[in-house]
Amino acid sequence: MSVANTDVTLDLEPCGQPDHEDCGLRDVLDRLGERWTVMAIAELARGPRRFRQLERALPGISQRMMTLTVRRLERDGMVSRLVEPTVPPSVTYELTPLGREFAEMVISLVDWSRRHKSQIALARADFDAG
Amino acid sequence: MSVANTDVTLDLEPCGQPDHEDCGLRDVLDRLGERWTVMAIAELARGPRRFRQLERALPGISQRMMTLTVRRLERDGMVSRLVEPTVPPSVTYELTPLGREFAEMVISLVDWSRRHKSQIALARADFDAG
DNA sequence: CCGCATCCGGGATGATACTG
DNA sequence: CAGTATCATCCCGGATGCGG
Repeated sequence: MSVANTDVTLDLEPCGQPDHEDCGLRDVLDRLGERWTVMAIAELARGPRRFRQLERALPGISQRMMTLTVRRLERDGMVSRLVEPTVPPSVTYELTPLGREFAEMVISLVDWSRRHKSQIALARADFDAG
Repeated sequence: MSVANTDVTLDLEPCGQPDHEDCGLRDVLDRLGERWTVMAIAELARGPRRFRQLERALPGISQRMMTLTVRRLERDGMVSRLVEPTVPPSVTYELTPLGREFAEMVISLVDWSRRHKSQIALARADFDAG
């Protein structure tokens, strides 16, 4: 099990098959690949947000992608959607308990990335030069 | 800009908004979106790996993507590449200290995803039904 | 064993217009 | 305000072949 020279070990074969990639893991990890999901979660972690509010927090996002992003998170049980039938309509999004768990780790990544982005940029410049 | 499809350089459009400090953030987060990066990091976290070894650990990956994945990680300073000029050649990849920091969080996410994938699958079925 | 190049399809994303 | 619908685009990544 602990074969690594680093102490961080992880058993990637939960299903017993050598095919550990296809245990439904990708379905979850793929969310991270979507352009706006991570930032949306980070924003929602700060509190409930209305549609427009979220949109403004993600500069550059289109209405279409805003809808798709929150919809997919809702589908995964990460976000709850509260509709108030006023005029004009008001829809509020909020992290579920599951979403908050996920958000914790996502935020760790975002914070770490923010702290190291210059170091990484430097490494890239180095690589491209050499 | 770059033409070769094996060119690791992926220059994204610079964020047009001066007040938005998360511009360079995407460059880091985008790694998570790449199909094999997360799993490759998880595997490398268990110890140094040779090219072929890594390839076998990621069922379904093509040689091309294996090369691109490790190259981009190397460019970011996450992975070091050691070439031994034997015949046939032997190339070993290993996480750098920076890469190990990143790996810790990535592994948390992978691990969490594995533990919650059925709950998420259930939420999806619910959503799709109702 | 390791890696680069070319061709190419599909899915994610963007732009735009329209609705309740 | 909070979406939907449609069309256009981009680029990741797969297949395949070659080279050191």
